[in-house]
Amino acid sequence: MPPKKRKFDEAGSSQRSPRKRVNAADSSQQSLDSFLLSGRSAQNKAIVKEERSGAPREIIIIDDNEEEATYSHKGLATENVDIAIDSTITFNRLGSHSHPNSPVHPPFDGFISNTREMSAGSETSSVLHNKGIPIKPETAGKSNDTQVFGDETSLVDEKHVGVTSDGNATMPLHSTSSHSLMSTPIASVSTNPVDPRAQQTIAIQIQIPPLEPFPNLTLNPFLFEIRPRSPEGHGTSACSYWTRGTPAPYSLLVHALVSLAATKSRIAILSILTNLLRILIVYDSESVLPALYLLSNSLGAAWEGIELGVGGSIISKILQTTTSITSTTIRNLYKKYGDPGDVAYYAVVGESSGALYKDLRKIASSRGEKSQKIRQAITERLLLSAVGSSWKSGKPSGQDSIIDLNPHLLGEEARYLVRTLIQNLRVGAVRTTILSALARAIVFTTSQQRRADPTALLRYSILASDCDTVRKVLLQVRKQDETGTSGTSKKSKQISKAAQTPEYLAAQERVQNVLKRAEACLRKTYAQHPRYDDIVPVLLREGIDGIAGENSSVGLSLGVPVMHTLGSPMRSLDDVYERLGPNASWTAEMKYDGQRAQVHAWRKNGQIKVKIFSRHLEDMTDKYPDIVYLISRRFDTDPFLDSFIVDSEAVAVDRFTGELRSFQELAGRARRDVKISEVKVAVCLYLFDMMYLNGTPLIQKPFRERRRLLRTHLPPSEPVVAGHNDAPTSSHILARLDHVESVEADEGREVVEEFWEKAIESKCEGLMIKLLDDTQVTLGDGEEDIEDDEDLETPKRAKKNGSSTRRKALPATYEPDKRTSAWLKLKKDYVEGIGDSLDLVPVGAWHGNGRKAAWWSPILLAVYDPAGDQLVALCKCMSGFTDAFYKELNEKYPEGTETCSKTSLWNVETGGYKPNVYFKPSEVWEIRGADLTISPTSATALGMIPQARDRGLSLRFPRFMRIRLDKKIEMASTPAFVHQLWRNQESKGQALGIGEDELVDVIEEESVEEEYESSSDEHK
DNA sequence: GTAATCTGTCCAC
DNA sequence: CTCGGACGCATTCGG
DNA sequence: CCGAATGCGTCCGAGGTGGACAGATTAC
Repeated sequence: MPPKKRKFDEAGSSQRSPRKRVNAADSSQQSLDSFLLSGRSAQNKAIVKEERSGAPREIIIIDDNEEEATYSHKGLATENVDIAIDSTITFNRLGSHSHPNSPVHPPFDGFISNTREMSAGSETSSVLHNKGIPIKPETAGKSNDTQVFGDETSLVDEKHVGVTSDGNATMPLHSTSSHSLMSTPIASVSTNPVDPRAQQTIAIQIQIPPLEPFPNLTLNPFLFEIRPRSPEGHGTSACSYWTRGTPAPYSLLVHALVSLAATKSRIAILSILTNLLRILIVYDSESVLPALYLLSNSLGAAWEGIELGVGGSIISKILQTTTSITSTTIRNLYKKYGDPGDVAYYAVVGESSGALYKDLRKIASSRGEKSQKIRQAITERLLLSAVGSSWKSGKPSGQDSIIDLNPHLLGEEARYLVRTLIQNLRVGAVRTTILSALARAIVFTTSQQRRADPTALLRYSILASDCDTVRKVLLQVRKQDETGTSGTSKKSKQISKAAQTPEYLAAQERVQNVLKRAEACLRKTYAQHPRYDDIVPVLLREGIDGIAGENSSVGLSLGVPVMHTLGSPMRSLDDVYERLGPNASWTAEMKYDGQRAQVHAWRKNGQIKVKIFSRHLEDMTDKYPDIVYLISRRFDTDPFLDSFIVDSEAVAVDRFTGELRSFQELAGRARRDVKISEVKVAVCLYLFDMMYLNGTPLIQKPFRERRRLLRTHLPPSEPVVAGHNDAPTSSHILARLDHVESVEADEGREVVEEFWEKAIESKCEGLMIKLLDDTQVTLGDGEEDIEDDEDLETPKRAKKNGSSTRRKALPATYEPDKRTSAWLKLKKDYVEGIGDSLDLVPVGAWHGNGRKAAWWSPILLAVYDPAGDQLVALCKCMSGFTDAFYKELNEKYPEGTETCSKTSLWNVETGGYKPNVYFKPSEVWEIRGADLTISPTSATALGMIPQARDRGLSLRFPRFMRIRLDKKIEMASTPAFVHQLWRNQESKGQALGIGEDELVDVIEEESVEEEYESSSDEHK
């Protein structure tokens, strides 16, 4: 082939490297990567060492056909070198990265790429091949682009000829220590001897840091570079295990999860997620949504009711059938690690996360007969692929796996697949963190777009100049960290101080401001419309700006539940007064013990639609046909009522007297496909807030206004009575609508105190205290609400110190998903010093899970029954123990000693509890709980409950308070005592509810049924 | 084959 | 629902 | 004066109580 313009000998004769093309993106000041070029002949031997700032990351080698060959690497300088087309390229050095779990040292961490016209089997490829550079077998067959033998799994540009790690290939090139790379030739290129013009050889020496097989996601996002996709779809690599144009591999996600699990730092976690999402946004935006779901332990919005139906038990079964592992081994592993995912930590897989997501949805959608078998089959297949088919034969290697296994993630895919299946990823990131990361990722990527298009004016965008300023300092800091002799905090402080130029500080503040505002904006949006499916497309299309404006398509909407406002717990009424100050106007509402119900109702095409959502945003509409009926009846009465969203508590009430009933009774209601005629437990819906009315969102309005609208538009209903049941002669209540009972702070403290007493004496949990108007609170509190509609130009308030008692604005708006001081909850079980504290004896325990894997948790607790002189188990307890206490327990009750036995050696009746180990009863603990419950498990007070002789009593929300050193086990609480407490509890609250005389007459059965059907048909 | 019971999962607090 | 732990930030304390 | 200590808010994940439901299994 005739040489073209750029010839090798030009390069060779030149003292310096031949012509170079500087990458256009090369403008920022980066670390001074250097590389060396040297020729072998006398002339050309001169090593050309070049140091340039802002070096891009690849060397482009131009061959005689003027095709480009690229050596690409992180932190590598770019240079163009003319070489002959069939030059022999020899690699002299291997990367040395090794994953702690990998037996394989990735042999080479860069790659020589060749030209567009190169195809499999071409000369160069064979030359390289002959040199023993590993080639993945599937590549040649599968590759249908110009890639010669680029690693199938590499995410490099198609043009690149990948020479990446492959654990199974024999490498002729040995791995060397990675840290003295400066003068180690990485490759030498010898020209075709046939071509007289190319009788020279060059050696290319490049300084490279060890390359990770996956990108280091922990990097500060400002230093984590993702180059945008070029117009033709070419781009640069994000990780070496991802073929361009294919969906993001599951292994990338797993890599992120592994990175997450390796740290506890919130900052690092946020960075990892941010960088992962940035990669996906740029390279495979379709994977963003599945990734978000996979990261958040869910497959869809809560109210869509997508359930996997796969739990630890099925996993365990599959692990047994799929592997040669025995059930005892599994049990032991589980005992040891306390995590089913860790149990599955044996093998390796790579699979597209998008594909995985689809399989999971498939599992979730399987219903009916044998569905468990189907679920099991799919799960098994997934796990098998996550494990490699060779697993069965005992080989941990994934060599013959149907799926490309990733040697760097040995076992991790299986681990996280299992954790995904049981929906407990436990990597230190759930919803809020993911949202923050998503917001940041969007900002970073849209900023990139902005760079490309300076005319675009985006509010949620980082200025390119600010970005550069920040990055520059970060690089400086990093460099000093690397070169620094001591890694003390002192040093880093000095560095940061040195970096604190006014320009930097200003840029940093602007940047942080944008990020914080973007986070706040997304979180706010999500709180009002918690559905990734709706949010993500907008974000990808328009960035944060797309969800910021008033006209955003993802705001408060009928049919999509709003996240709830949360209340801060208070320990006493005094605390409440102290917190809110003397001047604030607030109301105290009765906190009923029922189930939160967010009701959406609206007219549509002449029909009335009603949706009821639970606290966790599950769709509970089917559970409350009576409420649905009640609501639609309200629409009939009020023709001007068009739509609303209200917040309320559904409480079980006596169907005849209207008295409040226990939570346990409410829980006894049927849940699925409930017919209105079959409702057994009557409910009253206690309304307390209104977020939306007749097309207008109200959440920005103060509570006083919202409450007024609620009261005027949804007055308490007359009790609805249905006569179509098997009711006796008189009518009985079916459902009722009311407002929560409340008093105002204005009425004076005495009234409030009295109300509080009433709450204590009732079946209610306590009080909710809510601000009525926007106000100010005096508190030395640094919190700063970042409003998304804050003016962009407005810089953040300068830091002020001094006045520790600063006044903080406290809005009385409805703040979804926020725990503010605007809502305070005062729970009686915490305030009361009385009764519900029990003295119990620890008599057994289970092996803890997760972070408590090394400890006993939970602990089985018992009462002392003097009648039979034995201990009777009451409940388990896991709350209230400190880590130190767990450690003490380990010492006090070591397994297999005379204080802790696998079999029951002592006189203990455990009822339905089957602890892993039994403790020798020897101490008394004070345990607190909220209520006593009738229990199918506990044997305490068995036979003493009139309505359920076969049941015992147990404790709701048990928590450990302290050890009672002063008590012997015979002095522990007795079954009789527990029984008495229960009776006291049951007799409470007889006065609340409505009286018999308030009952109204019967409604025709037909009309009830009919209206119910019509109103609920559409939302199944 | 139907009914009763068991088991696992999910959901409420 | 419960709780404690861990982190990160801001402020105060103490040598 | 600067580093250490302390306080506070936030986030996370350990796991408690009971009950319904659906499918699988067993009893008759």
